[in-house]
Parts: sequence; C-alpha cells; structure tokens
Amino acid sequence: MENRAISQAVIKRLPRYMRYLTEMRARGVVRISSQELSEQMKVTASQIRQDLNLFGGFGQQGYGYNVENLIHEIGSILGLDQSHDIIVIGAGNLGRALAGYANFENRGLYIRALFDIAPENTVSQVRGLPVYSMDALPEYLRNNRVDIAVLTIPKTAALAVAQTLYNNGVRGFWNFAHLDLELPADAYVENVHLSDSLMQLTYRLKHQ
Amino acid sequence: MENRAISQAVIKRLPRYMRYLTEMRARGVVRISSQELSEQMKVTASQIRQDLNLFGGFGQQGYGYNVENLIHEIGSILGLDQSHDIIVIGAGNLGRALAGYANFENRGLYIRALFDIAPENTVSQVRGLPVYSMDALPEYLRNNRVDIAVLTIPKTAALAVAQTLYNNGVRGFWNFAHLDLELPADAYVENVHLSDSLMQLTYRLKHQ
DNA sequence: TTTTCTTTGTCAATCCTTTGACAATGTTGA
DNA sequence: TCAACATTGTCAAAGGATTGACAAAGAAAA
Repeated sequence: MENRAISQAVIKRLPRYMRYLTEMRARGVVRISSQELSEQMKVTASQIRQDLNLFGGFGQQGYGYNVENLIHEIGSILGLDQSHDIIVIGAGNLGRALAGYANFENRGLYIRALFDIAPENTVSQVRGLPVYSMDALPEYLRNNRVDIAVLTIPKTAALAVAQTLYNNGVRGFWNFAHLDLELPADAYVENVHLSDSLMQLTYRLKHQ
Repeated sequence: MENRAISQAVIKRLPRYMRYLTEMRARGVVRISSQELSEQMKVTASQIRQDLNLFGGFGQQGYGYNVENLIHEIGSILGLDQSHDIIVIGAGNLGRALAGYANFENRGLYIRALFDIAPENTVSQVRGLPVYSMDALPEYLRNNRVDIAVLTIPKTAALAVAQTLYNNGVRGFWNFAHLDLELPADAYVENVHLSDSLMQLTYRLKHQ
C-alpha cells in the first residue's frame, strides 16, 4: 500500500476518526468538511487533512469528504476490509467482556472461541461461543486459522502461552496481562495496561 | 507540588516506570542506574533521567536510584499516596472484571460498590462488594465520598449518568463507554477505547 | 585519605509533530 | 457557461519531545 513511514501518532488517531464518522453516518450525515469534523473532534482541521493525505486524497476541493467513502477508506487502512479470526485466552470476566463486544463483527473481527484453564469456566458458554480447556489449544491452532489472540490471563502465565501461540503461527497479540510481552519481531503485540490509564487519572486529580 | 507544566507524554510513562520498578523490588533489586533500567524498558537512559528530573532529583551521582525510594516518589507523583474511593457503574463482565482487580488496593484505590440497572445483577455480589440498583445512586452519593466513577455502561446511557455523578460532586471519570465524554473543565475524564487499540493491531498486521 | 570510577542532572542539538497559510481545484448558483 | 465560493492538498514555520554530551557530584577502591 503506501510506502512512507506513518507515525504512531497518526495510527492512533485513525480509529477515533472512524468512531466519529460512523456516528455521523448513523445520523445521516453524507458529507463533512475537515473544518466541521475538527470542531466536533476538538482537533485542528489542518491535522485531519494532513493525516488523511498521508494515505491519499480522499477529499474534494470545495466539497469536503464523503462520509461513507471516508469510513470505507479508513477501514481499509486499518485492515478492517479483511476479516480477522480471534481467540480469547482466559475466560474470566475480562475475557468474557471482550468476547461479548457486539460491534466487533461489523468490523470483520470474529471471536471464534475462548480458552480457560479452570474447568468451571470450560463448561458454560459465552454468547454461544465455545469455551475450551487450555489443553485443547495446540490442536485447535493446528486446525483453525487464528489471526489474533487476546490474552486475559495472569502475567505469570502470559509469556509461556504467548510463545505457544507464536510457535503455532499466531502473529497478533492483544495483551491484557500486566507485563510488556516480548516476542520475535514478526509478532505484533498491543499491550493494554488498564491500570496505567487509571493512574493518569489519579495524577490529574492530584495536580490539576 | 511542582509548577512547571508536565507534558502528557511524561505522565503516560510514569505508570510504566512504576511497573518495572515494582517488579524489580519484588526480585530484590535495591538500586538501579538509569542505564540498566533503560535497557530493560527499551527506552533511552536520557529519557528516564529527564523524566525523573522534572519532579526533582531522586538519584545520586555515582550510585543511581534507590528502587524503594523511587517507587515511593513516583507513587506520590501519581497521587497513589492518598486513597481513592471508587464506584463502578455497570456490573456487567467489564465492570466486574475491573472491580475484581486485586492490585488496586495496594495502591490506595478502593472499589466501594457497583451499580447496575438490571435487577438480576443487583442480587449477587462481586468479591464481597455490594451491587446496588441505579436508583440508589443519588442517595449513595449524598452519603459517601466518591473520587472516581468507572463507567462500563452503553454509550446511550453514559452522558446522563456522568452528569448525575458530576452534579453530586464526582470529579474523576474512568470511561469505557464508546464515546468521548464531555464534562465541565473541573472534571477529569480518562476515556478508554479498547477497540481503538485493537484496530491499531489490525493496522500493523496489514502493513508490516 | 586520596584517586579513580560511576552516574546523575542538565543543556543544547536534533528530530518529530502540529499548526497556519495559501495556491490549486472543484462546487454551486445565477 | 461563467463567476463567486468553499475547501482541499501541501509547504514551510513553529512548537514539542527526545537524544547525546559532559560537567558536577558523590561512591568505591586503593
């Protein structure tokens, strides 16, 4: 696709554009100028135009951007034009919460199964999704495509499980365990540290 | 405390320092140089020294930093030296997952209660925490201190609930609803958009 | 003690990101 | 069809963040 290096800052903003545009489309908005969008999103119009232009000119002088088209383009940039098969490791509250996200499927993100070490969790089902024992993981990986594994397990278990997944071809990791996962360079790990974000809040409560 | 403006970038890094240092302390590490820490955290030593110096000199030339002391100092910067009373609005899987975080209490973060609109959820209990009906919220707020409200409710309900909370004195909001909450300037809102982070992962899977 | 070594705190240079400005271009209305 | 208008795409300037370098300060060793 594009060849210039896109900065992390820009990539982080794309899903946010997506959210606002999808919201607008739901309200029946057909076209939008960078100026209007910037007012709603509380960013500069210049930044929006600059960001979008990194990927090609999606707008039209004198007109603005077509909302539907822009959603399509940004979705394609984000890889949401192709479907992703996802499994969740750890069927605790967090794992079940993520597996239950209703909107993922609209974006081609399909949760296929959950895995858990505790027998009590392997009996029931979440949203009709199968919950398997961890023992069944290697075999599952041999027989099923998995693009992304969501890790909602304790940090003590995370690295070993991630390595098993990696060795069986999984390259996308959405990690909620409390450590920064380190895997070979061809694996893509998104570490989510929820408590880090809470601490930013306590910082601001104290200082502002 | 300090008077210079601290950039958002720095504040985001503080909890990460905290994590690595706590981990080290658990392994019995007593002192650490910015050089060693930088190697483990994969950042530059210069950045660590620069960050810490914004808040005062916690190190000692020729020695480095005392791990215990540094944890204490960063904790204080982050406001973890004072206790925070927290309630969770929405007792679904996500709300229960956050209410169940074991490590919060070590940091002075006390989850006091959950609230939910659905009767089925108000009967049971999470970790011994009371789960109240949403109707009971205004009265609870009149009788109890609440520093932070965690919102794990649908975006359609989020703004109205947040305004009720704000009007009853709550100023900290950890928002998981799929919208950017807008409240008066003296409220501190930390918006967490989990699906945004997943999309960064799909971006990288597609492009790298 | 004294010397050598280590490592911080800090400054300036570099690098990256954001913003403002405007020519180019297509839209809209007459 | 043409003139007036709106808005993009893009460039350069301004603003922030990160890095490298080194003097100052204390630790460790002799």
